[in-house]
Amino acid sequence: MRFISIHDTRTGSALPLQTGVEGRVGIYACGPTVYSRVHVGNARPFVVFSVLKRFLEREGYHVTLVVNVTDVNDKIYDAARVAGRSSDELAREMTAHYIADTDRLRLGRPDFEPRATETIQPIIGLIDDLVSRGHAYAEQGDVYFRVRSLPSYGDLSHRDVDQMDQGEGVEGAALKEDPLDFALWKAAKPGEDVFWDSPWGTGRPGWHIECSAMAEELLGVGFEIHGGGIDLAFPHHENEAAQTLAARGEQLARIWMHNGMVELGGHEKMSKSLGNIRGLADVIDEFGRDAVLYWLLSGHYRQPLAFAPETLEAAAASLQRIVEAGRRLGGAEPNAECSDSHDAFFAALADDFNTPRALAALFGWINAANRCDPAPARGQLEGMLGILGLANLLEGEEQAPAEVVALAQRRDEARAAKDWATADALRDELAALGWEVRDGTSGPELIKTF
RNA sequence: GGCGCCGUGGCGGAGUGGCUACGCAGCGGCCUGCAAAGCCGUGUACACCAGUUCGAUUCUGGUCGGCGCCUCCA
Repeated sequence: MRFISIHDTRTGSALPLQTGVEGRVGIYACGPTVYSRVHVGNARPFVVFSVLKRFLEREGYHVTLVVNVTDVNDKIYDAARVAGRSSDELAREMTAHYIADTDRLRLGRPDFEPRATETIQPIIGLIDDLVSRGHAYAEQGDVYFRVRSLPSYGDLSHRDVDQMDQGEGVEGAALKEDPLDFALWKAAKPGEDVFWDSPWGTGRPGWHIECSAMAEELLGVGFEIHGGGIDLAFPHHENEAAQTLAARGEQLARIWMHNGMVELGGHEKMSKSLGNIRGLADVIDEFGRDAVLYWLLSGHYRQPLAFAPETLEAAAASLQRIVEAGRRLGGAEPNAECSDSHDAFFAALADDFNTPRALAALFGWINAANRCDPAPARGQLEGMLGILGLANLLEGEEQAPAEVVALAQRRDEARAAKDWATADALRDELAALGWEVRDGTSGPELIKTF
C-alpha cells in the first residue's frame, strides 16, 4: 500500500488516508434526491467515488462504498402532488431510473444504497439520543437541533455561527429557539402522504439526520471518507457532522471529500433548480458511455468541470489514441519507461486522486509502448484502464465479414499489380462499408470505423 | 455583507520558485504507391499591477473578471 492523501474540507489540507481497522476503508457519499431523473452533474460523485474505490482496492484496501438515496423530502411531495401521484410511487420510479441510468456507466453498484424510508427506526433512535443529551428539543411535533449547543458547529464549512445569515426560514421558524436551529423531525402536514409514527407524533425525518443514521448503521462512527458535491458542505454535511458528534461524542468521518460542480452555459453550476440540466441518460446516448466517463475523469475532482458538446467530442477523440494503442499491444515485457509511467499513474491517484495527472501518465505509457518493438504486453495498460473503468477500450475488434475481407483481398491483388486506381477505388468501397484499410508491414489491416 | 474557490498556449486541462505536463486540433518531417496509424520536431501559455527573490506562471499585497455556499441542490 502506498501513501495516499486526500484533501479534507474541514482542515483545508491534504490528509493521509488512515484506516480505523487495518486495511478497511469506509466511504459514504451522498446520493441523489429522487424526485426526477439524474443529470450529468449527479453522475460526477458517483464516478469519482466509484473510481476511487477501485483504486483503493487495487492498493490493497477493503473498501465499503455507501451511496444513499433520499426518497422522502419536500421536493418529492411537491413533484408527486404536481404529477397527481403518490410520493411513494414517484420515489420508487425515480429510484429505479437512477439505478438504471448510473448502471449505464458500467462501474458496478456501491456496496450499499440505503433508502431514508428504510432507515426510520435508526433515525428516530438518533434523534431520541440528541434530545436526551440536550442537543435537540421537540416543539409541536417537530424536533430541532440546538445548534448553539455544539461549540464546534461551523468548523467543517468554515462558518462563524454569529456571522451567518439567520435564514428567512419560512417553515417552523416560529417554533425554533434560535433561527440557526434545523429540523431533525418534521410533523406530518396536511397533503403529505408519507409519514411514520414517532415519539413526537407522526412525521418524517429532516434531510440531514437520515445520512447520519444511515452512515452509522453501515459504517459505524469515525469512518474514513465522507463525500459528496461541494454544494453539500453547508448546510447538509455541517449538520450531519454536528448531529453525530453531538449524539456520539465522536466525529462522523475522518476526511470530508468534496467534488466540484459540473457547469453548463457560462460558468453556472448545473442544477435542477436552475433548470440548466442535461440528463445523464441523454448525454450517454449522445456521446457514449466511454466519452462521458473519460470526460468526468479528465479534470481534477475538486475543480469545476464545464459541460460542452465540443469537450465531450474531444474526449471521444482522446479515447481513440488509447484504442489505437490497444491494437498495437504485443507480448513483450514492458520496458523501464513503461513501468515508470505505470508507477506515475498510481502515484498521481495516491496524491489527492489526481485523475488528469494519472491520464497524462497513461498517455506517457502509450507513447513509450508505441516506440517499443516488439510491443509490450497489455497487462500494465489494462491495469490502469481497469481502475478508470475503461478496460473495455482494449476489447478485441469486430472481425470483418467475408465480403469485406474479399474486397480487401482484391485490393491487395491490385496493389501487387501496382494498379493504384483500382486499389484506391476498392479502398473507397470498403470505407463506404465502414471499414478502413491500413497497409502495415504484416499485411493490410481492417479497422471498423462505424 | 460573511466564508471559500478560480482566471494557464486554438480548445480541454495538470503542475511547479529556475528544467517538455498531457489530450484534442494545427504546422513541418520520417514512414507509405497514396493514405491511415505510429514516430520525431514545432507554438514569445500562465488575467492585470506592484512587491519579495539571483530568478515567479508558481510566494505576498492589490486591481479586474468569473463561480460556489450562506435557502432545496451532487
